[in-house]
Amino acid sequence: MESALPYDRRMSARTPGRTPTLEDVARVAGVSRATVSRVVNGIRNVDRDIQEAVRRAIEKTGYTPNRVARSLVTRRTGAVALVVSGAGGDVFGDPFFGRVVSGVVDYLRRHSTHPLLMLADDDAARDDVVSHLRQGGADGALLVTTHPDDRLPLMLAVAGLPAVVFAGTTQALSYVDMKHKKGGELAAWHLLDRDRARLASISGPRDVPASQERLAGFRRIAGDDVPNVAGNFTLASGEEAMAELLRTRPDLDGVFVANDLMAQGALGVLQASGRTVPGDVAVVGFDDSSAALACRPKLTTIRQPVEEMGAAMAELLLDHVAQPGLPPTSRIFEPSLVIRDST
Amino acid sequence: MESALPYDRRMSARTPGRTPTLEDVARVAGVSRATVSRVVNGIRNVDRDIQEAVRRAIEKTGYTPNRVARSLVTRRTGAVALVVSGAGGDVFGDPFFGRVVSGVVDYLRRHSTHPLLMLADDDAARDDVVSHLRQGGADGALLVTTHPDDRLPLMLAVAGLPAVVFAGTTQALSYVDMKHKKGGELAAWHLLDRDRARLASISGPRDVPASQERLAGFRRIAGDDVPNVAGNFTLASGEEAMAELLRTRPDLDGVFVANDLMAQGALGVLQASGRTVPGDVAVVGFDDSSAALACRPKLTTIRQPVEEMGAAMAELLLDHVAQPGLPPTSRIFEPSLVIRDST
DNA sequence: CACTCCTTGGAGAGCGCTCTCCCGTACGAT
DNA sequence: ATCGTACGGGAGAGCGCTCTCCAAGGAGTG
Repeated sequence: MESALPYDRRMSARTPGRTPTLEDVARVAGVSRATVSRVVNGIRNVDRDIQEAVRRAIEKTGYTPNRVARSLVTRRTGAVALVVSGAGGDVFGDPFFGRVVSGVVDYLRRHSTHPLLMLADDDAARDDVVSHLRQGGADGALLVTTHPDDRLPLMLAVAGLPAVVFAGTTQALSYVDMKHKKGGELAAWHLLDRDRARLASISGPRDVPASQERLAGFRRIAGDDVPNVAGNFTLASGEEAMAELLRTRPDLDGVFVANDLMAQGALGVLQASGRTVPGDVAVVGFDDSSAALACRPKLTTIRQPVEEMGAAMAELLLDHVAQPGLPPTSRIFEPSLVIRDST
Repeated sequence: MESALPYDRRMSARTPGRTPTLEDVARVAGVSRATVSRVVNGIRNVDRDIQEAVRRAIEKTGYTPNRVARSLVTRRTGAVALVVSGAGGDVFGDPFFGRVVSGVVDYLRRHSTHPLLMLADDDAARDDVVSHLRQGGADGALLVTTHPDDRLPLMLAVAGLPAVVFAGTTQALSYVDMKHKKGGELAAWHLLDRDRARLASISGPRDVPASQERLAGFRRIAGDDVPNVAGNFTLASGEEAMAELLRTRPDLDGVFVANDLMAQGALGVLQASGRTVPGDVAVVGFDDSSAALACRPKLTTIRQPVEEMGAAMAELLLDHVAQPGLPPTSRIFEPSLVIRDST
């Protein structure tokens, strides 16, 4: 009794500075804490009149539920980590990444969940991600990376934390991906449709599986001997690759580039060399990013449904969060051809 | 006693599935919960030997502190809301926005804080932001918006929540901004330096203060009668504006464009009209975004130190979080001229 | 009328942590 | 020897919420 007194006094003091709690609402409404909680969460049957009284008390006290206290008992934070790595620190400038985020955010917000942005560009950062999740800072993780050798997915899988990967390379986690090979095939078919016979291609880095698949698909249709130069997905590398292709094969009339940014660079080099696009050379890009629209002529490209893929990641993750035992699954998307003015 | 038993049994059961708590570590180390907490948080002097024992116990149990439980008592989450609005849903594709995020994230991670990404594109979303903060879901908010009439800043100020605005228009909150007028002046001086005499400009929307200041600065140096066409910061609007300028003033030899994306569009139109850049017409952009580097020739531009500005926002916010009473302040940055190949 | 069943609301333990008290002990000063 | 003082460590209240019991009362059944 003696020790309980100070606390009780504080509770009933209605200090203006103190934020109201369930307790306060309960006192004002003349019911118990549990009943207020039921009303707030809309659970079980609560008498109409009492519901109304509670609602008034909430209004009167200006009560807002404390998310953290709730999390402590429900063991859910309503937040997921959105982990990005690669692209050398400039991830947020990447138009492709922006579309993923956009899809993720769009889905999450409809499920009252928010993404916690995290970078995982070095080992320390990767450890941070894992420990943040283990500490209950987020309910799960969405991983977006281009590097196939990133060990973070495995770390999360081992720790048994819910996670979904974009373009996954591990079987231990759920992932979303696209039929890259088919994308390459679409590009090849389209160029052949346009009566181009002397094809070439600019691929992404050799160690990125998606990039290799695009090339494989393209070659399956266009021919295994189609010349190819590898870039690294940057505009400048697209320029260099195009210059090299022109050197070895000056008569080419159609080129498939593994992403839009490199295609933009290639386009510039072609035009600078005096060639017209699509007149002399037709160009097909990949991604359908904002870069495709920034090109003149606007770029024909293979569209990745990136926003939908982002949303799918989020959906898979929330499934895993809700049902911890769920086995890893995957969702594979179809590419599509977007015809603009470069072919 | 009767009722305490089941719980105590559970506590000592060392259920493999249960995550270890402070209590577990304390028992293993043979000390009290408080002592373990002290060791974990590095507070006060704890005997070397006991520290070591606790550390071993932590190792042995695989203990990870529960962030949520800690938050409940410290009233800090270690997360801040990063709220973006405007740009019609395509915010994440904006290269400018990417740089802000980059600066923010970079600063926050060094202070073990993470940004919670939130969109505030309608009133419901704005209410969500406020209630999320009031519920203790984040310690404060960073607002990035281009719209001067956004009412979210005021809502946060009224609610007394810590917040910092990018390019603020309210005196109620701290903000970071840049000397836009000076940026316009730099552009004008540079064009005059390059012996351009028939200048013109493409500004941003009339209702964006920053845009108007850039124009005002440019005109202060280049002359009040310099022709100007307003765009809306998109590439397409830059093309249209340039076309219009060429119609009314075909002999122009220098143009200042209020952002790089519009400049990119303008550049294309100039070249398509048969003019050379910088030979016939010199072009100065604004922002120093990735678009400036995507231009051919590469764009001379007025650099905004956006990353630093983002970091400054984060710093100001953490100050406000740490010291709730702090009055609003501002941090104003200097623009700089980045000379490339378009002038 | 006694009995069971169902609905409604209260009591209170519990989530895992921090942090304020408070109590020993050791040590230097008086 | 006594006192003051600092320091190391424990006890336990408390953060605000959820949720499982449990009790009371009303309706339904034989």
